[in-house]
Amino acid sequence: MLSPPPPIKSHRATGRVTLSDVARAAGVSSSTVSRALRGERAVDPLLIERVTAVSRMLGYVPDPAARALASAHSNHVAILIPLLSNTLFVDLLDAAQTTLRAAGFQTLMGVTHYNESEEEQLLREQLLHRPAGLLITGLDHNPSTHKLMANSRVPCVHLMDLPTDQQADATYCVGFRQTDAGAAMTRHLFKRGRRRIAFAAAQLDPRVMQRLYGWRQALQEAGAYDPTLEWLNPAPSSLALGGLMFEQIMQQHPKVDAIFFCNDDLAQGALLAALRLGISVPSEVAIAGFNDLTGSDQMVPTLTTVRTPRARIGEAAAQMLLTLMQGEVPALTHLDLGYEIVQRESS
Amino acid sequence: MLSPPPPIKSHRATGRVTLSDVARAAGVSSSTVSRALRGERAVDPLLIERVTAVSRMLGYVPDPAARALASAHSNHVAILIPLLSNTLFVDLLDAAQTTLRAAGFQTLMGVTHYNESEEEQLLREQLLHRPAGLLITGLDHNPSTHKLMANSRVPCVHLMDLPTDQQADATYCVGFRQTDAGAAMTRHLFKRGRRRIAFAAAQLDPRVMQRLYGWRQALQEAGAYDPTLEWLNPAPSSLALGGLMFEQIMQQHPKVDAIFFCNDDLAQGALLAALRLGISVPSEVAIAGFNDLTGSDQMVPTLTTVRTPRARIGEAAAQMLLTLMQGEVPALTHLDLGYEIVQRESS
DNA sequence: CTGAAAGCGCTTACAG
DNA sequence: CTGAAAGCGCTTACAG
Repeated sequence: MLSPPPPIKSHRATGRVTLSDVARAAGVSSSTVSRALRGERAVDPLLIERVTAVSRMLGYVPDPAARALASAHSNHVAILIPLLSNTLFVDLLDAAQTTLRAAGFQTLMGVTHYNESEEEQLLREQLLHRPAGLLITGLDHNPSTHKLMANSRVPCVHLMDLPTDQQADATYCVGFRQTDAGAAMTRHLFKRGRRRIAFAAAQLDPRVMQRLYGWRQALQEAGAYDPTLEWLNPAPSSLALGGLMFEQIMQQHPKVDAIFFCNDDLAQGALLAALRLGISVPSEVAIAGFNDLTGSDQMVPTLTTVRTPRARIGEAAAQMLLTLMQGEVPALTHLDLGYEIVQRESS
Repeated sequence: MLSPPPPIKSHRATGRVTLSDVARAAGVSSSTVSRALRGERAVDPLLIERVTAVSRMLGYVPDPAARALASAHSNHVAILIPLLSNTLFVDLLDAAQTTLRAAGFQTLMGVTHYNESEEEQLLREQLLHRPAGLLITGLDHNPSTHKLMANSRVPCVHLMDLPTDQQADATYCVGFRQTDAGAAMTRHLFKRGRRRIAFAAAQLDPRVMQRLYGWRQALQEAGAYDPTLEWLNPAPSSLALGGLMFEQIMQQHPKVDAIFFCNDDLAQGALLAALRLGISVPSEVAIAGFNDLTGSDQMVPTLTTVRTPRARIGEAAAQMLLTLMQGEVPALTHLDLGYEIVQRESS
């Protein structure tokens, strides 16, 4: 009794267990193994079982490169975020990445540094990997970026932002209304008796600007709008900058009775500067932040802020993308996850 | 005059400009284009020029999947870090990623959550993509992980840690001596007159434990070691936990005159708790941290800490990996980037 | 429902 | 130094 000669591997073989190894062992064709393993219907249930068992026994794992080459789709999902130095985006990334990995996708991260041409370049590089899907922060991109996305036909979900106009839009997005959130916090401060509410912002990205518009709108409605209370600084947001801005505002506008910072790191810096300067918060001036970042609940006094559901946004956006990548249509085009005013000691 | 018929594309063609498009247009074989574009020597310089020009004109970009399949090496670099919620590792990731991207590599991130079997599983998944290189945090991994790394023959650089024994080791790593850093801060506090120096730690990962050993060692040398001054908590590090630990230590060890926290977030939390409790720092008790994270220089009082060169570690490790991936041998096996005591107000 | 064959777009011995 | 050919490990019309 002669056993069949072992299959002769070419000298270029990588040593992996391949699809044809499984096919040979299961006594079917490679096509059938391929179809059975991908759960394509139109395969005999009994064969599916046999193939699955054999493939498991042999420890077969499909080669992503071969699959990508043959099918024109990788198991990569590209994600574009502005910065890694802002917890906000790291939370987004973390949640999205966890959800996608559970579904078998590898995350390809790109950091745009709030630079639209860097964003375009990154997208171009990522598109080479023929990602199965794309997650991108915000709705503002330059025209070539929009064109790239459209031409690639890669399913895409936008993070953090929702379109302002109510019209039906083919753009999928998960986020909340930044303008509303800005207005809501402003009204909240107003209701608690503050009348001269300054708005202090850094970075000045599109979402920060929307919060500014919300602040303006709320104050205009209340007849309390004063353009000299806008403090806009294009520098990156940081604790140190928040402290600096606080000092400047208190010097130049001693009658300000509240400051609404566009991000918690600025507000935390302001709180610490107040301690240093001996300015009492909230009795002399109220401080409010945005995002409810780490540490805001530990500050002295604890920081009043707007809690934003960034982890849930990351997860829900990944979920929506998974639906799109399966060729299905998500229930909603725009998913509004809202925000929450967190009233603490600083106001 | 008939122009040659346009090349008939099969119905499976993706519409990309391919290597053979370039070959045809340049009047050479695909092999030559492949070799010329990859800068393989043994190609006529004149041909290199022609091929490069044509490929640029046609906008040719190599397909990563095809390249990976044919060469058994992708342009991915896998990186394994414990957490995305600790700035430390995000800084590492950011720096490494930036350096690698500049050299044409895509970063494949994996988050292990300090879990050795999750780490192994992630590595297994990443290895499927046949990464050109691997960056991994720390030197402690379970045996199967070590085996996976060795068998894969993928060049690898370890981050943050250096081996304790001086013997020549084939393991490449970039970091600093955690034990030394722990001892140095302890001696620093001792020199400034502190005698009852507590060590408070969370997470208890291998690097934290090394700092603990450094603290022990320094106090033993000074004859001031007291095991009841060790406060170890396996929970994740956070501001809130730091505050809690501070409160407990001050209650149970009122004679403690300094607390050395294993991470700045704990120390920042302690500083804020001290403010709340009306305990004066540093006059009643000195506080020191580790890492010099964001905000430590803004605290009230500002935080004395150990500055660790994490961005430089990420960059240098990526650089070392690039060398290895080119088949060259780095100048050093172990790169020690040191640390720095930052004396501020809290001690 | 299944299989043989072609093809995805590269790289790489091999021969010259 | 260059080219023809085989091969990497899959998927997918096409035919049955």
